[in-house]
Amino acid sequence: MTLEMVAARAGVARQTVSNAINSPELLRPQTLERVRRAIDELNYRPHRAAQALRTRASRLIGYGIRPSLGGVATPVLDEFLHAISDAADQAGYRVVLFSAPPDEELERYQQLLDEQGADGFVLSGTHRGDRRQAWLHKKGVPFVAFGRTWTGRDVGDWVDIDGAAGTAAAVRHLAALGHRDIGFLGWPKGSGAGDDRAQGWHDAMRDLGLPVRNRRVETPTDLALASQAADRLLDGGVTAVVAASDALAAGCYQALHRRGRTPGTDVAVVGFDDSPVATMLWPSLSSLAQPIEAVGRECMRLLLDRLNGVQREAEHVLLPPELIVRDSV
Amino acid sequence: MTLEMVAARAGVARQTVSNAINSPELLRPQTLERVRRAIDELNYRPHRAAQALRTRASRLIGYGIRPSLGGVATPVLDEFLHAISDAADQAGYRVVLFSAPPDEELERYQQLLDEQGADGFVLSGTHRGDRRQAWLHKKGVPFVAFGRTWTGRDVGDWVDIDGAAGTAAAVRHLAALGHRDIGFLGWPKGSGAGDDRAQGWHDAMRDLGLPVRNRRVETPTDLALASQAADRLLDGGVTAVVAASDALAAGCYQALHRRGRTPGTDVAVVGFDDSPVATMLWPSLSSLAQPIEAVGRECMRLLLDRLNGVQREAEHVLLPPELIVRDSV
DNA sequence: GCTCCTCCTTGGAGCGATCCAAATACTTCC
DNA sequence: GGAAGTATTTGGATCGCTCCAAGGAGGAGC
Repeated sequence: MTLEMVAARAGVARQTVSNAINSPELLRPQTLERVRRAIDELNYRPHRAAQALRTRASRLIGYGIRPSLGGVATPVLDEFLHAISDAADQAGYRVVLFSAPPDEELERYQQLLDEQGADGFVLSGTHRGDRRQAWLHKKGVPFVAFGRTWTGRDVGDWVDIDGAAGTAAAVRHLAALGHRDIGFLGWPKGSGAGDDRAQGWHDAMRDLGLPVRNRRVETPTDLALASQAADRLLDGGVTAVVAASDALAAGCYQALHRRGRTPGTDVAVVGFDDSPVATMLWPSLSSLAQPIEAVGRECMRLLLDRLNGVQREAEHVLLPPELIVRDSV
Repeated sequence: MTLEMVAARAGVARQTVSNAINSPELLRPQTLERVRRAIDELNYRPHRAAQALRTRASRLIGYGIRPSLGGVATPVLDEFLHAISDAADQAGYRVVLFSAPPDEELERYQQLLDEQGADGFVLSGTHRGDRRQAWLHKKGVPFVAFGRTWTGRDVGDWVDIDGAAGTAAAVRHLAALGHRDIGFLGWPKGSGAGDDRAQGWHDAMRDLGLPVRNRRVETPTDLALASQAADRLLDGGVTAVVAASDALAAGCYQALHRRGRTPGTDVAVVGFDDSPVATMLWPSLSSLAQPIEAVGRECMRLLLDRLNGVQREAEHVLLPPELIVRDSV
């Protein structure tokens, strides 16, 4: 099924059919109608590769995925992929996945560009020392990141969750319930998102005149270690804990269970991500839900601008997470 | 960067460069070496769209994703996507995502085929009444499914987890520990995977001469409902529960907690999927881990056969899950 | 009726690769 | 040394689409 065949059927030239699809305003209404009917009858769709070859645009958006690191690392990735894929589809684009192992990440991006396998990229999991943004920017490749530029010069568009606003909201909520001794269970310093979430807790505590000293502990995302870290907070006598993730909150649950205390009743706990785990824990975990759908939509909006050659300053979108209150507070 | 430019640099004809890439055995060693050097120096990569146009093969594999239904529905999808994407990359293919809302699912597959946007498909989440396999088979489109053909004539290749083997293993493990009263917490009849898992429990119980009557309850994946369903099992006096998913197992945990009993100590519980939740629950949940990496590899192996035009009978691969024993038994 | 102008429609060229068949280079053997 | 045969290399055509510039139809104005 080609343009030529549609043209024959409609009794017009090849180019006229092309115009009917790409610049319908050029055609006389009755011609347009005739061509459209032929397209419908034959169920014609342009050949993507031919379009791509001629227009030098694949209408594909690259999304580099790192090898799975045990699964826990990316609890929200799934939903995010859904969101950008949906949004891309509506704009006539599609998302193409490619493997990007950390050690040869940029080479893989380069490869996709060389073979014109993608017109732009969506990055996720941006981190300190991430070279992708600067690299893509320098090459003038359209891209958008889910996650801020944590280091170096801030280049390109990004969309991110306002982690600080989230943990601050959690602190205020807990303070309103009478808690004064609120600890923070976070990741080791140096991770962008983690530091951001810690900052929100810290600032909100300060604002409320609550003590922060010795009330912040750090741990990697390992349940046993997280649980031990939570122990240190509990030993310090906190009555509430804000965690940097639901996984860490689960570690806190374990620490409480071990000492025969009940989350929610004895010590309040708030997680982050509102992952499926939150409802499955007992008692159900209050958590900060990330508006992933909205993040995906915003990402595509910004990226489409760039793909369409819109010239504008870099735009940054910061979306607040929503505190979902459950039985743990 | 085109073939022509590489050819100019190497001092040969366009076609010779093409042969160097696609049929190196045709070239004289020294010519091959010269061309290869030119390719390296210029960092040349073939233009995908041009290749696709000429060879009528996009080297893209379609993966239709349904709108996210709240996230819980697909705990393993993430890992699976990683797996097939990695395997595809190694074979020179890439995975392209497209939205396939249930009501116009086949139209979207058709669209991708019409525009030659994919050479084959990977299906997941096959279910009773799934029309995709028969439809693709009839059209002669290469595809492979993660999940059996649950209804109708069994067509095409598939890879699946042997759910029955998994639950049977769980039952045998529990029986070996002395449990005789083992309940099954499953989904409503009619879901392929759910019935399969129930069957494994049922058959193993029979084999061991253990009672099954009134020891199987059904519930949708909703924590409150699952918890009530678990109550009915516990009221019946079971000493162990095998659940069709970790989410249902979590419901069982809640039922136990509510009546002041401890999972593992008072009643043994085994989940299914070995999702991140399993380690986060307290006590940690024993579960049946799906070898998703292997599923992905096998899927790609079968699909690549079809893409390469290998003629053979439909192949079915059934991989056993592995029982991960934790504190809940 | 004719010119001029605008609005639509059309054929030719080319995007970058591979298929194909023909041309050339190199061996082998007498 | 030359014919015959095989091994390499080459140029032309083509995939389906869009760019471009030129061609034709139709209407306004004199």
